[in-house]
Amino acid sequence: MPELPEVETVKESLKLRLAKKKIVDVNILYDNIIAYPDKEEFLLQIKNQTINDVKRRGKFLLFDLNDYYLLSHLRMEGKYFFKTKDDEILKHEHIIFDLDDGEELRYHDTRKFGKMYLIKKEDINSIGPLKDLGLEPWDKNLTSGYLREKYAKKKLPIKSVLLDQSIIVGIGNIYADEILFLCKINPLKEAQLITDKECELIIKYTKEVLERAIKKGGTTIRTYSSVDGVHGLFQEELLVHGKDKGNCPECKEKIIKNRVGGRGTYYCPHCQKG
DNA sequence: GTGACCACCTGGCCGC
DNA sequence: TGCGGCCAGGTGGTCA
Repeated sequence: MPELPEVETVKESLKLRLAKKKIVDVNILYDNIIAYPDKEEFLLQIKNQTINDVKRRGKFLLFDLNDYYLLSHLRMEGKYFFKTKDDEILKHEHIIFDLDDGEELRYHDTRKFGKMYLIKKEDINSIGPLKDLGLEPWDKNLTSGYLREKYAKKKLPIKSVLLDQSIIVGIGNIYADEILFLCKINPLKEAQLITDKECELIIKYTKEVLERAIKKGGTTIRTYSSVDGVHGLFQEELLVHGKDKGNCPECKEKIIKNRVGGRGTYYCPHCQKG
């Protein structure tokens, strides 16, 4: 499942192969992937736009076009592949970008959860999903004071609040479990009870975990792979997520699995008492 | 404003 | 073996 490190890996792969290529045409095989504007407007506006760069904001890929940003959220299982016109269109390939060099960039999404937005550059901070995003993990404004302010009055479990993209972007279910384990914070603890010291630990380990995951090419759980079909290696370093049949790497007590905010949550009840 | 719940989807897995 | 049901999970919408 793509979280920030996986999106970063995909971005780097796309960037190398897409720079300065022009989108000649787009074939939309499943309309619901296009979230904004409607299908007809999307097709009209994107034609003949050149891809100047590929960037990332939170878990969104940003294709920097001449007049627009094409935002792509991979959600659970979105992937991009480069193909040629002669390649058979697979069952789960839903959006096909025809490029001016004859290649095709195909968006593949088994569960059809992914979304795309085509937003005019001047509207990027007023229309679309980017306007509501919080700070990047490496933003200098991400301080314990910022988190304390955001967490104040929040009675939700800290695990749920870590997933809130309007506070810190890029943390998904896997990394939230890993971050909380390293911080020794119980995922069920109310966010408003998180101390300054714990906020500092959350910031420290969020950066550390995501940086390590980016270096490893992300985490491959079930079906995620990058543009080049490369599987992330960070799953080999996961400490608690998905380890409910194993023991805590520190105290050797059994890792337990719970549901927190509807999400499968793995933690060590012995180490994570705080 | 906040929080709980659901829909969106499909494939893998498990129990019967 | 085949079938039904549950689970995985990011996000947005709805409702209390």
